[in-house]
Formats: sequence, C-alpha cells, structure tokens
Amino acid sequence: MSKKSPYLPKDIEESLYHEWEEKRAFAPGDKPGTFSLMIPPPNVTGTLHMGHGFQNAIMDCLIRFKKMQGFASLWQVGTDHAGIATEMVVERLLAKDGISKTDLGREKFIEKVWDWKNQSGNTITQQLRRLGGSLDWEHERFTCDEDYEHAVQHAFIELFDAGLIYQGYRLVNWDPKLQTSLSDLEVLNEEKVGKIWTISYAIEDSNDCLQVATTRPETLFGDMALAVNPNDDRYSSYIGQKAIIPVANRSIPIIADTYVDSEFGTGVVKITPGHDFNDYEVGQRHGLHLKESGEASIGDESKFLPISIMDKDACLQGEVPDKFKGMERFVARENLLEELRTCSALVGEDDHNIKLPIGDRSNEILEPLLTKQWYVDAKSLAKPAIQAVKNGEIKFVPKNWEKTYFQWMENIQDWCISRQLWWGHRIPIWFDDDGNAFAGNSEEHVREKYGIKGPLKQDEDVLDTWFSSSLWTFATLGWPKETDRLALFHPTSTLVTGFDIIFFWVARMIMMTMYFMKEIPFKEIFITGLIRDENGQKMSKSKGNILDPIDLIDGISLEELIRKRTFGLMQPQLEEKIITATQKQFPNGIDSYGTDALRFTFYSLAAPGRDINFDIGRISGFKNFCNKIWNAMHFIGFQIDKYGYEKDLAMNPFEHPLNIWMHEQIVKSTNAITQHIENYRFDLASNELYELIWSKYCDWYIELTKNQLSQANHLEQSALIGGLIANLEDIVKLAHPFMPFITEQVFRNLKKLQSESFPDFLVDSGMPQQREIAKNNINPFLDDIIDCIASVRATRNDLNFDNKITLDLNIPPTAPKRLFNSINILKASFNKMCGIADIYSKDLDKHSKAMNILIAGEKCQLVLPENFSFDDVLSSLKNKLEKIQEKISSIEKKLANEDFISKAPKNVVTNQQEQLQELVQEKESLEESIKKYS
RNA sequence: AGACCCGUAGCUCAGCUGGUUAGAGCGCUGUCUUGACAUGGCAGAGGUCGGUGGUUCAAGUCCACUCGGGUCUACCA
Repeated sequence: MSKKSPYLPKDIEESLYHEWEEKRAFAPGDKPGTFSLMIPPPNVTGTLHMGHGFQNAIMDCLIRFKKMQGFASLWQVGTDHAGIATEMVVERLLAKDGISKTDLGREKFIEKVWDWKNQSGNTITQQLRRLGGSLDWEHERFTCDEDYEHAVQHAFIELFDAGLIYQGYRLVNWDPKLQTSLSDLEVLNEEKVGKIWTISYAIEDSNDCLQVATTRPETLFGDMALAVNPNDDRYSSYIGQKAIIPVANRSIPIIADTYVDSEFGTGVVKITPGHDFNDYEVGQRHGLHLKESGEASIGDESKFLPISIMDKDACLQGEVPDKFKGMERFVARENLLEELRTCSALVGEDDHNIKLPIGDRSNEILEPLLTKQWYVDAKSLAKPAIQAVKNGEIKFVPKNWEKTYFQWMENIQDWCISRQLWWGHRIPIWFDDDGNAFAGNSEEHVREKYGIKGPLKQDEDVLDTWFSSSLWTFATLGWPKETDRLALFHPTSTLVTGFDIIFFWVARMIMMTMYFMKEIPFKEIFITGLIRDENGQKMSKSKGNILDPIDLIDGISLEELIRKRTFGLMQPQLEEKIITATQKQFPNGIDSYGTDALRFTFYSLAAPGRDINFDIGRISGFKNFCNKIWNAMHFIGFQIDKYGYEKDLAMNPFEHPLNIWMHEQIVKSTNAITQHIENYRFDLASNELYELIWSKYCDWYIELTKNQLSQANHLEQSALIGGLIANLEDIVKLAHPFMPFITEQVFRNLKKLQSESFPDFLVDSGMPQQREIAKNNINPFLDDIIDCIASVRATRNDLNFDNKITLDLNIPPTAPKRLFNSINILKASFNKMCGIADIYSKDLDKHSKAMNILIAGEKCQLVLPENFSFDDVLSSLKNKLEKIQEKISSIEKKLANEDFISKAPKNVVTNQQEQLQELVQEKESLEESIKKYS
C-alpha cells in the first residue's frame, strides 16, 4: 500500500459508482426517520449542463448527509417526456430521410419517438451517474410510463369532473411554426426595433378622418371598432359614429373605453379582438360582433363574437379582400401598406421599439389566435397554494423568492394545457356527435361511466408537459395508488431548483399537490442561482461559452472543445469569434479535474441568492485539495512502514494530546458543517472542511506528529499512528457527502492498512461521533505551541533568515511553567518546525544580539548570530512599528470616548482594553529591539 | 411601470440579528527541494467596503437619496 500511487480520479470514480449502483447503495434503507428529495426531471432530450451539475451536487450532498445522520433517505430520479422538444428532435431526424410526421401518421410517429427514447433518451441519466449522485435508480420514473400516464389521466379526469378544467374558445399564443398553442410562460417578449404606422380611417357620412397608430397594420381586416378615451375632448364628438376601414371598406363603430391612453400615439386605437389580447377584452366589454350586413356593431357582452382573419399558418383568411386571402402575414403587411399608400390612407411611418412575442422553443414570432383549448382554472387552485407559503408550511430559501411567487400567484391566469402535438399524454376526453365532452380513462370507460351508445371521438390534443410534471412529487411515488413509498416519503423534505422554473413547475406542483394530496409537496424550496461563465455571461450555444461538466471531469482537448462549441450553430457567422475566444481561454484545452473537485467547486461557490460566475481557476485549486487528502493517506502508510503499527498493542490513541486536539477540531467542524447544511450554506460548509483538512489536519496535526514520531517509543508511535488513522477516517466521513469518491477510496485504503474489514459504503458509516477522551486542558496547551511556532516563524522571516539557519530561543525564567512544559512535551516538533537549535532559560539580556519576541504574551528572545546585521531589516521593522502605532491610536481614541465606555456592552469595552494592552506590549517589545540596534 | 438582486483586495467571492486589527481561494512577491504532497512548505504585500447624507457610543452591516451592472413580471395600439 505504501507504494506511491498518484491521485487519479479516473481510476476510482467510475468503478466506485458501478459498485454503489450494483450493490444498491442508493436504496433509501429502512430507518425510523425519513428524508426525501425529488429530482427536477430533466428532459429526455437533454444533455447535462452546469446547472444540472450544480443542483445535483447540492441534492447529493443533502441526501448523503441525511443518510449518514441516520435517516431513510430517498432521492427520486426520473425524466420528463418534453413534448415539444422531443417531437422536434424526432421530426428533424425523420426529415433527414425526407419523411414528415404526417406521412407516418400518429401511431407510427409515436412508435418512432419511443424508438428514439429507448436509444438516446438515457444520455442525461448516464451523465447524472458521473456526478456521483445517490439516485434511487431502481425506482426511476418517466412521465410517459404506463403508471405515470394513468396518474396524469386520473388527475385530468378528477379536475374535469370538479369543473376545474374546461374548454374555451378564445385567444391563445399560437406558434405557427410548431402548429400548437403555448402557455403564457412559454412566450418570451423580445424587444426589437420596429415601425409604427399611422393610418387614416374615414368617418362615415362625414369628411372627417381619424388617424390610428398601429404596429400591425395587417390586422386591420379584423378591426371591429375604433376606440378613444371617454375623457378625451378631441374625440368625444365622434363617439357613437362609424368609421370605414380603408381597403376593406367595412364599417365599424367608434367606441369609448378607458383602456385607451390619450397620451400615446394619436389617442385613437383600432380594436381587433381576434388578434390582440387587450383588444379582446375591449371587444368583450362592448359586445362587438358582425351584423349580417357585415357591419361591426356594439351589443351586450353575450353578443361578443370576434372575427379571425388568420389561419393556423398565420396566413390571411376570412373577412379579407380576395387578393389577400392565403397571403402570409408579413407579405400581407407589405402589400397592404402599398395599397394604403396608393389610396393615401397611410399618413405616417416611424421607428418604434416593439416587444415581439417569441416562442421559447421555435424562436418564431407568435400569433394571438382564436382557438378552442383546454384550460385549468388556476385561480381556484392557487388559493390554498398561496396560503401554504403565507402560513409558513412551505418555505422558500432564500426567503425573498416568496415575493416573486406571490406576485405571480395573485395575478394568475387560467392555464392553457392543450397542445396540438402527438407526443405526450393524449387528453382523456371523448366527444359525442353533439360535441359534448366526457372524461374517462378510455372509450370503454367513458361509455360505461356515462352509458353512451353512439359514436365517440377522442380529443386529438395532448397535455402540456408541465401538467404531468406538476404531479411529480406524488405520481412518482405511486399515486393514485396508496403505496408505502407515498406514505413514507410524501410530503418530500426539500426541493432544490432554479428560479427560472418557479412558475413553470414549483407553483404548479404546489397547486396540484394541495388539490390531490391535501398536503404540501415539500417543506422547503432551495432556490439556486444560475451558473454563468467567468464574465457573468449566461452560458449559451450561440455565445459559444458553454462548459460541459463532463469535460471538466474528464478533460478535453482544445480541438475537441472547439468542435463541440461550434457544432450545429444556428448562426454560423459566430463561429470565428467562438473559436478565437475558446483558444484564448483554453489554449491547452481543459484538464481533467475529476468529479470530486468539480463538486467541491460548486459547493464553494454556492452562496445563497446570487448567480454563480464559474471560474475555472477555482476548480484546479480543489483538485489540489483532493490531492492533498490523497497524500495525507499516503503519509500514514509511510509511517506504518517506517515504525510499524500494531493496533492491539497501542495505547488508546485518544490519550495522546495531539490526537485529542485533532479530534476536538473535527468535532467542532462537524457541528459547524451540520449547521451550515441545515441552512443550505454549502459555501460555508465547504470552507470549514477545507480549513479542517488542509490547515488543521495537514499543516498542523501531521507536521506536529511527524517529528514527534521519530522521538517516541514504540507504544507512543502506535498511539500516534492510530490517531492519524482514526482522525482521517472521521474526516473522510465528514467530507463524504461533498466528495463521495475520494473519501470512499481513502476510507477503504485506511481500513486495509489496518487489515480491518469495512462497511460496504461510507454512506452507511454514520457521521463522526464525539469520542471518550481523557480529561485534560489540552486545548490551551496546543494553542500555545501553535502560537509559539507562528511567532518564531514570523520573526525569523522579518529578519530574513532562511530555514537552514537554526537559532537559539531564550524563554526567561519569569515565563509561566505551562509554557515550558508545553514546549518540552513537543520539543522535537517544535524545534524542527520553526528552526530552533536550542531552547534555554536566562534573564533577558539587554545587550547581546537578540530580537525580542512575544510568545503567548510572554516576552522572549530569539538569539541572533554574532555577525548578524540589522541594517537590512531595520526599515521594515520600523514600518511594522508604525502600523502597530496606528492601531493603538485608533483604539485609544475609542476608549477615550465616554459615551463608548458608558453605552457599549461591557464585553466590547473589555475586549478593546485587552487588545490595547496586547498591542502596547507588542509595540514596546519591538521598540526595544529597534532601539538596541539603531 | 412594478418587483428583486448585485457593486468588499488584481480576479471569483464570504462577512449571520451593527461591536475584535474587514476574511478565503486564485493570482502576485520573497524564500525553501533526501522522502505525504512543488498538485507542495513557510512568510508577506494588496481593499476603508460604488457615491452622498443620516441614525448610533459604534456602520461594509440599518435608513434615505444617488450612480453603475443584472434579472423577472406587466405593458401603449
């Protein structure tokens, strides 16, 4: 074992993961308490990105930690079927062979999708394994699995029967490219420089005109009124009159509505209820409809019947002049503008910033279109969901996200859940010949339930993927069956996710779960920031700044990285720029850092409530950290080789002051880390761990032990080695949730060193426990030594002594006995660690060459060689003195303030006084040395 | 228009309910290679905390205003 093997993450990570999975290390286990997490289901079409890496690192840390604390811990895994995305992927594949989905027909197409899913749909789950996640693979779920499908149907039917799902004919965001409706959330509003045109509408039976500003002239054929503000004096006389739509020559009423802002544009608005969401509401209020004569007219609300002048391809249809029929919307716009010019109805054209609704998947400009869709009555469902957060049953971390949640929930709109796709959960509705809708699991079920004999036809549409995801916390556990898993693990403990899907997923899950389960889906929601690149830019394909977590784990050559970043670019003109930037940032490609280093980087950056700029520099530092742990393990092996280690002979290691000291550090850190994890402060937790391992264990504990070993008798040697082992075992336990691979391997190797058997998995070993130790005052004792070594080292450096020159140290007889004793016990280590040749005890000598040095508050002397010249260091010492003086002055000023003395708490005042005393002592000691030589 | 977040060392970030001499990692400077680790050791230099004003014995930390960067929601045709 003591043969030196370098730390190579590749050698340990994949094989350990296979072993974990094979031997069912990720099963929740049978324990009294439970802890559960639901993975936010990634798309089957997806590949791993940094956000996944980050969130999954956090979830795995939580799960492993809870497991080690003794909870039955479930991390539910699964993927969602991603309706639109998957359909696009498969359509694109088919297109390569010149096949369209309509060529195939619904059934065949869906078969193709399943083929694709079975072949390529597990890319992301394979990648998740590389991150070391303790996901319960035995119960992996997919939103289109039979059981899940059944849950979705069940939910739909129950909501339908309760009147919370209804069909409505109204405006919807229509994607002409994908030929489907979208929910509000799938619409991106992008600001673009566009134009605004002013069009003149003639007033019927008059020579007057009204000028109307519009950004979408082609919708003019669908106009059903002109509207002005009722308080706008300029236009009040026109209210009730009629206007003529130019080119179309159709008559429309002029109405008054406070919706119109007199200040904007001309103060006159064309109302096109079939193609604009605001106009739709205005139209509804005024009951706009077409009379048989073709003239638009006002009525009561029940009369409202908007006209639609576009079809599903966004081509003009219906109430438009023949020459425009079938014309694509933007072509129609150009043609219409031309005609308006010809008839002098176009009176203005200006630049104008407009917001365009863009489909988040297709990138196409969406069209508000009148269609029949299914809606969820979100307002009703939202009430208990709002309440659950208001009354603290569900907590957001950080808390300020609650505001975002409330803001959306309190203004929630009904949710359009039907999609004109094939891939997904087909809506479980059957229509009879009269168009009556019946909900059921199947045609047979519907017939039976409603006693229908006549023909039935199932709705063609499928449900929004998010509808099925909203059932995730309970449907994955077996609902609607009352399974053990459901009883055990629901409500889940925590949800870890990004703010970008609070509306899409989190809010909807809360609504659905509270409706169906009558309980909350999770108690806490930990909202993570976004992972951005090192400059704070969002990572995106088009920016070419994407980092793949797998590449950070395995490493990648520059050539390969460039290939990946430029492959399949939507805008090929960016290629050159991306190549240059990539070459500049990664001239040698990316090194292999391993999963543990990557994960630790995520933790260290996981400060709450902010996005993370991922700095590649951080990860290399943490690979070094892994290497440090690895070498600490080697060190122990070498000591065993050198001194032998007989565990049975050893005295209890925890009688030795060094081991006790280290153990107490570990206990302190365990408590701190536990606290940090409870607070989701993974950054603080990782910091604590880093400090414990690198500074406490390696820099102090190992170094102190190392030199002590050579002086010790065999019994003490075994005790020291026993302590090194036991303490490192505790440390890797504590670190396991953060760095599962290296810790598992180190633990095994340590057990082998002792020829001991070990539990199959570290995750089952529990957290480090407080050990029984001999009563003593060991802490001040070691703190003295550490303080002492640090002082000597610093002074030596001030005087420019290199390590080879050893000096004598004089600790005067007036110093407390404790100091002598402490140093004596660890004299071998002490002398070695700060370059001391001999320690003696005489009265301080005012004349001989010596430098004053404060050790544990005691003035001592570092004895200097006869030929030592102070000239070289005098100025820097004087500098130091000045700085001390500044600090003294500032404290003195504070203490001179009577208000401070009387109003500040006592401990703050005493603290300042003590500090002043220390500083003054330091100053005097230094002054004395300087005076001696200047 | 409303809401939210950020602005602390060259870089990436901590700094909890106001109270020790404002911290870490990386980078930088000096120095050290016969053994755990140069993927290392030791020591050190760098910030007055975007700006202004206020509250307070005391402010990076609270309040107001302001400048700069970012995000979300709703939008005026």
